[in-house]
Amino acid sequence: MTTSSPVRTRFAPSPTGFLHIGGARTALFSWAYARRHGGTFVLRIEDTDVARSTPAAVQAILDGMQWLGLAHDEGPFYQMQRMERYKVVIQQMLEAGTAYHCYMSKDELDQLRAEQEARKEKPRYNGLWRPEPGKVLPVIPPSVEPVVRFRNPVEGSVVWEDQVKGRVEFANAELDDFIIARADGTPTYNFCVVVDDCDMAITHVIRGDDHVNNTPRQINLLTALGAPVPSYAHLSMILGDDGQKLSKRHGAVSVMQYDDDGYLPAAVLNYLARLGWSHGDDELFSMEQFVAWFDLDHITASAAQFNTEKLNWLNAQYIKVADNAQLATDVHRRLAQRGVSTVAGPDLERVIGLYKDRVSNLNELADAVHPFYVMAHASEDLRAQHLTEVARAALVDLAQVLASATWQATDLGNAVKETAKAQGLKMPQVAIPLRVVLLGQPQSPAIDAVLEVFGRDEVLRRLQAL
RNA sequence: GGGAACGUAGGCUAAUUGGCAGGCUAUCGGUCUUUCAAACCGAUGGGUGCGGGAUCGUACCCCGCCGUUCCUACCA
Repeated sequence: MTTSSPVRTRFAPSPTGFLHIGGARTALFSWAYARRHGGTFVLRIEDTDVARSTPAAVQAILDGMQWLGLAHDEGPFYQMQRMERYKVVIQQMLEAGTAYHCYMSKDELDQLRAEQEARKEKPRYNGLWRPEPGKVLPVIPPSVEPVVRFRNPVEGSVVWEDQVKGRVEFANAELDDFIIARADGTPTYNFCVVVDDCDMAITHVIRGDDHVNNTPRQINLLTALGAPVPSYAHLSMILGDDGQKLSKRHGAVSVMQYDDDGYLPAAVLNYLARLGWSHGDDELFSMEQFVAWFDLDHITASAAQFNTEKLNWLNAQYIKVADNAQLATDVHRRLAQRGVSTVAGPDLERVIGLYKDRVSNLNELADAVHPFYVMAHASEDLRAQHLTEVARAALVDLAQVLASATWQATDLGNAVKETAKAQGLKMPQVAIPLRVVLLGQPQSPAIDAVLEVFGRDEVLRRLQAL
């Protein structure tokens, strides 16, 4: 591809499940590369596997992309809607002699493979129906619908400069004449990818490591079609937290699960950006900064293990600086799911302000805020430990002082301090029982701030229920 | 079996490309505080998968092993 062509990248998931973390990173890198170069990001749904593709999975992928904020410029294109185009190209290839009909049945093919494996050979199509000058092809069997095979070069090798892995070379002898159209006429993956990448003028193919082995086939196909070969960047895989590979059975979860788990999309994106790519020692950066910095040169070739601990830290950093009103919208939703209403209680944004730099996800934030809206009940253990006779007496005194105190943090703090002093107690000896009564737990942000946000009525009400 | 890749502290990674192995996270400790966090400061942890080779000198080049992954479908 000439360097002067405008950059066009694509994300091409197959809709057989949700958008998981590996797909999300591939999408992020493709998106960022297009943005970085003022190019175009195309979304393409590879749904030619009719048996496994579902509309629900398409929707799940679109939802995931939307949650992450990775907007496509073109598409989504659906391969199933491009069947006519594929058939035209297959016909052209048959006429040009770069593809041919193969009448070997599935059973015969299976048998061939079994024999090859028994001889410890690489299982591959033997070229029985491949036309050669002077070769007499077998008689066409009456009951077999043919597949169409690509006439792959038999000599030489395919070489490309992978943007992540460097020079990769495959001998054509390792490749066989793969099927580009099934017996029922539907085209297969490698063929559709090539036609689409060509038609959509994709300049940079950024995708998972698992496609490295498809690349020489696709390059040969592109060459046979006389199409330009795009630049390839193959991203290594993401392993689970335990170092095991991710699979549907093990660790692979939808990106939407991160929403449920209280992660901000910005934090997830920042984390993914840093998983396999680096910009010196920079860890915390905005998407604007990422786009300005992103390049293919600094992508790591090795597989990366997902680390939830670091994601938690990043998420905490993002929550800390997030807008209170935005956090309130989210926390409100989470509380509503628990059947908790915030209308009667203190201002949610102010309560969030007390906790946003103390939590690492939005569920923790909702947990922290929860007792401000629902009367908290400390466990018997906590009550026994903190609400001693002495402490109760102090709290009764405090309630009297608070009934007429100026409702302002420093004054409230002084009120607690002086009550303690009058009882011959240290401040924590009053402040901690007070926390247990107000919030049901012995730890909280500064007690004066908690009192101020709660408001006089609610504080006195809860002290009354002591 | 054949082919293609990948191995830097528990995890993510950096190293001006052959010249002092650095950062983040986690863990531990300290400071601050009104409790718990957060924040800040400090510490533990690697000699770069293992073994050879070339070089004055290698994380980086070469060879061999080991380990992990991917492909070897009428899946994508």
